[in-house]
Amino acid sequence: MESSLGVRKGAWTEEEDLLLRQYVHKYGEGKWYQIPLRAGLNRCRKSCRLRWLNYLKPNIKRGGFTADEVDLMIKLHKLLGNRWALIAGRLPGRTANDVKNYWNTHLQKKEISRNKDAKEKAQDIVKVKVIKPRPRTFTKNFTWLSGKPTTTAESFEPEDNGISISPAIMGSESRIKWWESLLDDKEDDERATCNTSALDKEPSRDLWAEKIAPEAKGGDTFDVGDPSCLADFSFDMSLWEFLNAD
DNA sequence: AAGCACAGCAACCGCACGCAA
DNA sequence: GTTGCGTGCGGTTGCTGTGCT
Repeated sequence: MESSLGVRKGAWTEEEDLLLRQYVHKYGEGKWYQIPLRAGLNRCRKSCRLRWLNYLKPNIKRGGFTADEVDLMIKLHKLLGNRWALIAGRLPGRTANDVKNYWNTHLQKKEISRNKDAKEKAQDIVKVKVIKPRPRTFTKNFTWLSGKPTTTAESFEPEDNGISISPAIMGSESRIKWWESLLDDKEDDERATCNTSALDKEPSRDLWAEKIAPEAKGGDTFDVGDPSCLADFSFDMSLWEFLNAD
């Protein structure tokens, strides 16, 4: 199986794995562009990188996901969306590809039906309560981030319900609770019914991910079993200052 | 036993980003 | 400011294994 350029494609052989391992052992990770030349691999560098990251890396955890991992994955997906690399970064030994595959095969259907139920529930609630729709996601061109003037559709204008609580002026305990609640399973239900909470003044998940992502890229991990790590994850004053700066 | 359908996973592809020149 | 290069990420594809008829 070779492409028109003579680069091999498809499944990796043990021999190729060995060459790649040897290369990384000798030269370390990165410098993928040198791999075909130095390692004597007839593979494109992207393919080499992927193979290493998803399969050959020594700390890769293989096998099924534990209940804890699945639980955390669902919560992180709620928070971060399809940022598989970020989610994987919080699941020690798991790769973005693993997480993505697992999500697509095991959890997506569940989530879809769950969302469907939630929507139906929400509609039922709407019959009783009037809930103002509000944007929950922001495009990549979100001008507020670049310091440019924003359009009303994109900006975090205070709601006209007269409540102007922002996380920046919330007590630290409230902030911690807020972020912890973001990871709470009940979040959607609560949001659907509690439209005057401070939650409403928060940036959307997508925006949060955009700003968290660079900080989380360092590959830092936290102990899944340690609740305090969630507080650490959520409580970052410098981030709040950034989010609330003009 | 053979054929088929489906699920799971590895790998590919295209795009976006960061950085240096 | 622009361009080119290297890298990382997410979406998608296609192969393989497994279960069912």
